[in-house]
Amino acid sequence: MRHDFKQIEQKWQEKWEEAGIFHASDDYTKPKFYGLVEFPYPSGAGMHVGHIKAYSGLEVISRKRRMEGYNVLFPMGFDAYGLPTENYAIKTGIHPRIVTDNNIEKFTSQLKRVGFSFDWTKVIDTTDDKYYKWTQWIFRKMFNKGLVFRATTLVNYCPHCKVVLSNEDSQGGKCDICHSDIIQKSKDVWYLRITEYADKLLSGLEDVDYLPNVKLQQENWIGRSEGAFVNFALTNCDESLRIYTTRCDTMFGVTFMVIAPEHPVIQKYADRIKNFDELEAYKAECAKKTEFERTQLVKDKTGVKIDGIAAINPANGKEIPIYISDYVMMGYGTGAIMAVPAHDERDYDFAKKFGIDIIEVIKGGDISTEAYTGDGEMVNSDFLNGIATKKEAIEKMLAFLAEKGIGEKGVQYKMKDWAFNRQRYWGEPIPIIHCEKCGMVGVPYEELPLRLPNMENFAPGEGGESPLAKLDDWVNCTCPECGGKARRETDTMPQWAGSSWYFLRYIDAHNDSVFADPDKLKYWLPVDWYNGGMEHVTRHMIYSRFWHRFLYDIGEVPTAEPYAKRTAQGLILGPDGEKMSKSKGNVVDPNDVVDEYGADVLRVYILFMGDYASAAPWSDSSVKGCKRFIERVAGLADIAKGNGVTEKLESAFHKTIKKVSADIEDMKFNTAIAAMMSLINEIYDAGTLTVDELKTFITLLNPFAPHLTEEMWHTLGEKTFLSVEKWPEYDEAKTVDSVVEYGVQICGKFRGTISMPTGTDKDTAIAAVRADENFAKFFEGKETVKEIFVPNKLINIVVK
RNA sequence: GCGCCCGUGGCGGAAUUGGCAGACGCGCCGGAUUUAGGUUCCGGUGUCCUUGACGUGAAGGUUCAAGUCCUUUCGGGCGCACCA
Repeated sequence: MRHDFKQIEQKWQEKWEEAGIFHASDDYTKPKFYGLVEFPYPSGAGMHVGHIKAYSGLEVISRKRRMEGYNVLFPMGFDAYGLPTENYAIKTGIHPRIVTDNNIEKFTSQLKRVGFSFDWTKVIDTTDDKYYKWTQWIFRKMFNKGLVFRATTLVNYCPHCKVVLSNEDSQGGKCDICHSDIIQKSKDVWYLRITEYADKLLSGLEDVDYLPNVKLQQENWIGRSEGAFVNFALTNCDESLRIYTTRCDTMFGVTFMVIAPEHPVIQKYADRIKNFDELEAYKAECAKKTEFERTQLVKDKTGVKIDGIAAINPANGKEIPIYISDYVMMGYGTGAIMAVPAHDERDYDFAKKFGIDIIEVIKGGDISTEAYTGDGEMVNSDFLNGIATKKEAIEKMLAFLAEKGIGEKGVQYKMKDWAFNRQRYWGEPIPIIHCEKCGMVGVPYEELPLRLPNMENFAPGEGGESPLAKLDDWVNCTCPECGGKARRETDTMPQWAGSSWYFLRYIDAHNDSVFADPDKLKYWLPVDWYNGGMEHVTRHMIYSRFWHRFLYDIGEVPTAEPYAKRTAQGLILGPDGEKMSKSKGNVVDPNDVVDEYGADVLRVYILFMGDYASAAPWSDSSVKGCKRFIERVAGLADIAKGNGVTEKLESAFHKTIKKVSADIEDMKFNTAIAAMMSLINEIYDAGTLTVDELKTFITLLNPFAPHLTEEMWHTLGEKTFLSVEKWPEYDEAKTVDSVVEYGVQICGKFRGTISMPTGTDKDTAIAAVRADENFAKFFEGKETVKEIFVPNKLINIVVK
């Protein structure tokens, strides 16, 4: 049979769509499988082969699940709000709505050409007002629950151009446009109180099946640490200075304190500080640095000693100086630390530079050369002296602090609240109204969606404000509470909003009265298997788990966690081994591959090229190997006339079914395909094949190469769709060979093999080796020390 | 800096998790078919002074047995909050 892929691929894609065989059904009596892949951002460049790889894994699994009798939901959609589209629109003058529609159309046609079994009746677009109505609705629910707030934060600002700049546009502390010094300016922005969910997001990880490194990255991101809050009394003030520490056991080694330059205590006691101007100058200097620089320049510590206020070490009552330094961040803990130079590297560097005392309180290092951060016996620590474990010392100190009423256990998270806004056009309008009398008021639910108004000029404002601010008609409104004059919020939501709940909408994509029907949610949730890139493990995954958990807490979804299982695919690198990018010109367009080789070859190659989870470079010549394989499969039709089933081939079939079935579940698609290649080699060697065996073979291959196998199925006279036929079963007994080859080792060295029936016992096997003349020379005149026998694998005889 | 992952032929990668390293594919070499190129088919292909020895970034260690476990070391990659 000739493989005319151009004709058959399109034909079957149309027939599948016409018959709707990949549509999820509403039959809730069937077991369900919800497979989810990360929906793409429809950029103008179109898809590259990396997208195809990202979807191919669950594509194969979803197809296998259908063949196993599951009701499968495998949807696709578009995450279409965001900057690239907007910037392209500004550049070309084409409205982002039109750009988005064109890109979605392009992506859709590319996806369809590859033959993915998505349920196209459930496609979603985050920029569709029927969709973002519910994005805004969830935001409103959060606002009601107090999870939305506004706060002031520091941004890069150019005082000359009067514009807020991104980190990229303010490198080296200079404005990219006018080259004047950038300062850090306070700006009012929206936040979602995700930190309130830190513990739930952490504990939720215990109940899900994520890849270990996915879990770990999320744990690190949340960054829970257990420690203590301690209040240090200040001289000359009636207030104390609160710090957070994880090492209260080293309290006797505290010889100074450090606070962030922005710490409010400086302003508060300005009149008692003798060098206030000096402190202010230092603070201004720090403000020029970006957050990035502050965390990177760890080597050279800077700071200024506060003159006029000191602190008292509560452990020993000694007076200690307070410094301001930018190595302490206002955003973590309390913005103030107790410094233990002997046992903390940063404090050590600072103490050395400023000539501050370094007191050893844990034995084990040499504090004259460096800080010692290991464990050891406590010294110079009064009631802690002699204690050898950190845990015990911490407990004793906590008890001491509790007794004095100046400290207690505490928990801190690295995760901060989620800055939730953009001063940009192409995003969901934030449904909040500012009323002079009532303050911030949510747009009423019945007025949602709050539609993004159409604009001719949607470039961002000069002062960094949203372009929506220019629309007076839209901005000016009445307050829903008091009916008075009010103004609409003009910020839009960030890129991550729409993708934080999209997996819920797929379940009931066209519902106008609720975001999804509760019965449907109950049946389909949780997502059984979510596959995507490692780059989304922290942001998107954390954000969407947070939204979902919130919806669970208010009774809107039936499960605490959205995703039962999470895996990740590796990148496809360019043929040069570099990450694919337009600028390097090494991007492979799936359309080109489909044109030349067909979708089946593209699919098989992408899954065969290497370990699914690892990065692998594209190779044009390796694609040809998969083309040969597909053509050899087509050629099977010509030899599948024999009726002589050989026992060896039968066994090979059962082994292959077993391996392919197991490998697909482990996402080891490369070895699954390799097993089918081996089988086809055996078939060609045998030169014979029954029609039933051919049917089994093409059924196994169908999830990988659905078009050719569907065509062959029908050529064999079948009228059904192979794509929803029954997945092959294997007979375990027939996967076991009757005779196995044992490896024979003498003294741990391989000396040959010996064939014996499967299941031979140790004594028989060892006797057989001893009787074999090939091994006799190794035993001559030697004494046996040990005999090792691994059933059906090897025999090792140690002699001396 | 902190955290995590990975180093196997000329190349992509296998190795039932401690049991015959290099499956499968690419590339290459030889042969057949072809007017020729391409295609297809058959055979070969880790290294070496080829009875045999050596080989999984390097060096040690544990073990009857190490790519796999432990220690040290070198090299590469990824993540670390308002760019998709």
